[in-house]
Amino acid sequence: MSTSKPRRSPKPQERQRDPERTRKLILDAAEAEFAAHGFAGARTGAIAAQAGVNQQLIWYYFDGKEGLYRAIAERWQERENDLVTQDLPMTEQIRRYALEALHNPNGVRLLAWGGLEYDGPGDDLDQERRSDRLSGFAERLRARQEAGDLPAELDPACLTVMLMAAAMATVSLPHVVAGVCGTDPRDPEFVRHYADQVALVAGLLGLDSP
Amino acid sequence: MSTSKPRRSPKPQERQRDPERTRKLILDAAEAEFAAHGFAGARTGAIAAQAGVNQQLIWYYFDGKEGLYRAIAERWQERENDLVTQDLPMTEQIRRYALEALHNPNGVRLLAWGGLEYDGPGDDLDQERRSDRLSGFAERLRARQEAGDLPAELDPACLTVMLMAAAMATVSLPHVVAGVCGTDPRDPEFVRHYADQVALVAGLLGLDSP
DNA sequence: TACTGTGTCAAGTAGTCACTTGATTGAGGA
DNA sequence: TCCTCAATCAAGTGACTACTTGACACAGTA
Repeated sequence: MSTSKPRRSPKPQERQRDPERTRKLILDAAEAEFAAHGFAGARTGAIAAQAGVNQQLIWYYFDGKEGLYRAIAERWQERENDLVTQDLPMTEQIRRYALEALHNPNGVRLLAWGGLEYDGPGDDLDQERRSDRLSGFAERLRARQEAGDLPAELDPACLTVMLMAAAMATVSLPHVVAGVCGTDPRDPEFVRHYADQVALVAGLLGLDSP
Repeated sequence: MSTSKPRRSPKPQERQRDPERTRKLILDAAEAEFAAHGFAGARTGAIAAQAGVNQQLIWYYFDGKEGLYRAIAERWQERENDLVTQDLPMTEQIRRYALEALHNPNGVRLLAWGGLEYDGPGDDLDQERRSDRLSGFAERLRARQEAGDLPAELDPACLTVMLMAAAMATVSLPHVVAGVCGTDPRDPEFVRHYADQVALVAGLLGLDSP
């Protein structure tokens, strides 16, 4: 017989083993998939295929779809954190937030999906941390208000929410942008224009005085 | 024989036939389901159960899940239309928009889902009609701008988008609202407060001069 | 009374999903 | 050289999904 030696078939698959690399491949693919379709719409098969790894590794490393979602939420948190805590003029901070549509659209979309999938307090894993970060912004608004730079009737917390929602609009309401502005909401030139406009509005409200 | 009359077994199922009523039952249930979970997350089984009718009727009346989605999108259009075309002061119009979070949260959520599920022009069935309606708002802004009531550097179309995004925030970013404002984003009292604040901001920008 | 078409239903069907099982590979230590 | 264990894979599995099939009930009409 020609099969004298069992000849452990040299199966060409199975990449060079590297847990860190594999984790990162999965995380990157998951971020794109969840950002594109939300939690319910995302497919673990698509994530594995995009990452070029076996589906099972999603369970091995992240304990399933939900664990994976939590993991990318944490990763985005860190980035958002850097963004908001930088010591910049407030109008500049808001412009940067609007420009995330260019630099990190996945993160912005994740935040928007989170809003629609949100189901009462306790449902949002990172709500506490987010409130910490953004309350900082609201605090700065309040200080400016007491200094007389901002109208006294304004509620700093509400204004924070409004500015944030407005800054995200090129990502969260692209269909409206396309209809009203008549441009491709992902066009970098338009996004920069829009970011300028958001900063301008913030300035008009009194956020950029010395 | 005792069975002289075939006595057409009175199967207790099968409601009184009423196509109009059935259509409406399905539409109402579908609106709630799509608003709650988006298109991908909505389940036709859940819609049928909620409407108390057989799943098959969704195909009979609306030609499937997608046709049903189109049908409710049209229904919401009409309402949004009424809302924007009313001849009211612009700040009041914006307040009303923000108050839709109370009166028609499903419609607002549908709009938000539409943004995230949007995939380039041509994908949004109602984009044309929406742009017609909202461009009217932008036009009024432009007129006000030419009258000198609004800063010249502002782009009316962008401002329209910003105000709309801000007005929707209690529905589209409830997790952020909860974190920053520390309140239940669905609390009617808070929503009214928030609507006042959005109108106030619009006023500060110059939208409410005579 | 018989016929016809519309509205309704129960019971499929094929496909997809998240997740599981069990085996295989390689690296490092005994 | 053999053993162990972490990393990887292929091939399921049962649950669920949108959609289909085929039959039946009722109302109107002839």
